[in-house]
Amino acid sequence: MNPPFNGSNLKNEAYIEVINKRPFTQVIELLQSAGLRPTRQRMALARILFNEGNRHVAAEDLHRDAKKANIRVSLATVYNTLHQFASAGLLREMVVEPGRAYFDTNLSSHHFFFEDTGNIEDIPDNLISISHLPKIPKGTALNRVDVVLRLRTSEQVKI
Amino acid sequence: MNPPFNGSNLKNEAYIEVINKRPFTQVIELLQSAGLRPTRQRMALARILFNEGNRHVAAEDLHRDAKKANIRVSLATVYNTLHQFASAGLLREMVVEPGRAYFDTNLSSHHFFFEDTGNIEDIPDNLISISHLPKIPKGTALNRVDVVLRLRTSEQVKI
DNA sequence: TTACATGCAAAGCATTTGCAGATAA
DNA sequence: TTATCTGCAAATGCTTTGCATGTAA
Repeated sequence: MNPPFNGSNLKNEAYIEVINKRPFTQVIELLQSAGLRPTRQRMALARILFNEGNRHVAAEDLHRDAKKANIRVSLATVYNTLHQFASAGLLREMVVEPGRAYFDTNLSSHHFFFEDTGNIEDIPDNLISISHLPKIPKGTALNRVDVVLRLRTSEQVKI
Repeated sequence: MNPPFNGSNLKNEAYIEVINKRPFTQVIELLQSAGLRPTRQRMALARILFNEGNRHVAAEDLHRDAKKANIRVSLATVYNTLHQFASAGLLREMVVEPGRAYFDTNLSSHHFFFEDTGNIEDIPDNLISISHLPKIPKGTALNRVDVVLRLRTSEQVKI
């Protein structure tokens, strides 16, 4: 199966360059199985997101990375794509700072948050365990548990 | 000790009305012990915040409540005040939704978040316990642990 | 061909800032 | 009196929207 874009179109050179790196069939399958049309932009963004380990990106970051890779996408499309990926379950939206949304390629929901730098780091699920949970209010179901360990550069040692 | 404002000033009627309800000396002491000058606006906002159990407010909410109580404060001052209270340790800033900051009068850091309504509810510290924590990265200290239990109206029962 | 995706610029919010005037100590 | 606080409006920064154009199926 060939990548579904017009390979002879000059405007597509950047996409060719990106998409010709393997694995690209996986990306197409990933999008298709999520019910998303594998457009050039989505494929390119998916490759940036999923091809090198876990990432935590704000829309701005991904947009910058795309530019760096010579991929022309508008910021609005990056936002749309991130939300589409998130509702398809490919990404998890996370909230650690007011005024900025991050998306995590790792679906685990536990994180270090470095307050000084704004950096985020995953905590593998097996490294954290909650032994007691409160009763879940009637009429609701637990969707997920987010744990954020907020860190400061040490000196002031607080609990 | 008298409330430190000009009681004969007509503009201050609303403040008088608010502040004359007890306890106001506590509010003054609270602010002073936090190193904050007990100005009329801060006293009025502190009373709204701390005089009736635990609250989770966005700046907009507090501003609205102040208006309802006939207190004239600008939204900018509400924002400033909330942040001042938070860095003084009187409030805790919390982030559950992108694009909006909440402040919690309860310093406990665990919450239910009702995804459908946006409501927030405290979880008493003793109802949740974390039995394993990962190693804290070198050069940093754990500032706090935030746990958010995200709830949906039940039907789709997920873990 | 047709429904869906994209790009751009404009609009929308929450939040912050700058500065002149007010106020607590 | 002086350092600090407040109010207003403008500025900022992130995110969403509307709509014409482009593209996948």
